Amino acid sequence: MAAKVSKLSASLEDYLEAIFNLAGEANVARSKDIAEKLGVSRASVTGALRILKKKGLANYKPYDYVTLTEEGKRSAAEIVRKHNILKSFFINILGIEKDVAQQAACKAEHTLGPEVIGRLLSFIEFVSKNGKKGRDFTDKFEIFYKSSKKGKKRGNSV
Amino acid sequence: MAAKVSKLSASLEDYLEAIFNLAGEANVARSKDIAEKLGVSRASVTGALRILKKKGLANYKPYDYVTLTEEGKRSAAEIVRKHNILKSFFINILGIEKDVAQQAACKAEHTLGPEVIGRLLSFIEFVSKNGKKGRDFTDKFEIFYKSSKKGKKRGNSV
DNA sequence: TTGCAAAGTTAGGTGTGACTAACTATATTA
DNA sequence: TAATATAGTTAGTCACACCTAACTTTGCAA
Repeated sequence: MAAKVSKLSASLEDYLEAIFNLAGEANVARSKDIAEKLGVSRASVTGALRILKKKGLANYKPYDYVTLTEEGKRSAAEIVRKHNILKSFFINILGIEKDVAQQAACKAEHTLGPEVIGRLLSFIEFVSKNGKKGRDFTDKFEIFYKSSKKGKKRGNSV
Repeated sequence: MAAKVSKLSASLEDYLEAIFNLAGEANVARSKDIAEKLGVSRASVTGALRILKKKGLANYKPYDYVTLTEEGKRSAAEIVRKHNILKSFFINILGIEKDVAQQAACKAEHTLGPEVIGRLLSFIEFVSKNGKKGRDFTDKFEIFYKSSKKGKKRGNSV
């Protein structure tokens, strides 16, 4: 049986995701590019790569390009999937601006488990199929949101 | 002008929230209760209290009860508000089980900014006012979710 | 009032995740 | 092929958030 992936820290998930995306773009990931993408030092990247190698997620050799193992690809794809579901929810349902949604998804993707993500995905599908004209529902929400922002003097009850 | 609250780490937010909740129940927060509530050692609590005091959020004296400053209360209330909005969304819209929702809210509350939270609140209000019989919409989603879980052999497209 | 258990603190240690500065390896190109 | 810029690594440091173990302080009961 394949070894269960020991749970990754948020920052290791970020590294994995960055390598996955870089490999998708250029087919190789270099230490420097990872550092740039994540805004960390090259030294920090070296440290992360060693850990990912130890966990069997990345193929890493000093002074060589970085690739992901099959296990690493699976793991990264799962993170990317979470990211995209969240982003889609933020943008398409809540109507949040793209950049803000991107950033929010980056942070939230590390904290939400499969139950929430699964439901969220289903919810997006549900809404997109709901409403006679497709966008019906979300359009109505957008109007609702904008009008509620105008008349906001009452306290925030939850 | 009041000094802006320097951004708190997730764990400090947890401490603040715990003190706020304990103070609500018993009007005082003891180091031991905070430790129990958060599942950390009493020593860790002492450390956190010193930092919260330094930041002007908690009134802390060795061997005395803990209370929050006005600033601390405001800050804590904001965190609790986030928590409740998220929890409400998870439970009432996504139909997630209470305990899971509680846990998910605990983690996500530290990562989501005012834009997302504001929209989410508005969305909850929108849904609860939408649908002829109130629960209409969410009921339909629940049915949709359950039926989609049954027929799941296709890949997950996002 | 002393004496002991519970609550609280201090001291010291671990793991993670970042940094800078300085070193080494590689590749280009003159 | 030797010089040098670029990429990568190593070593050392710092901050955070936790821990355990051992010490104080406090309050209550005998």
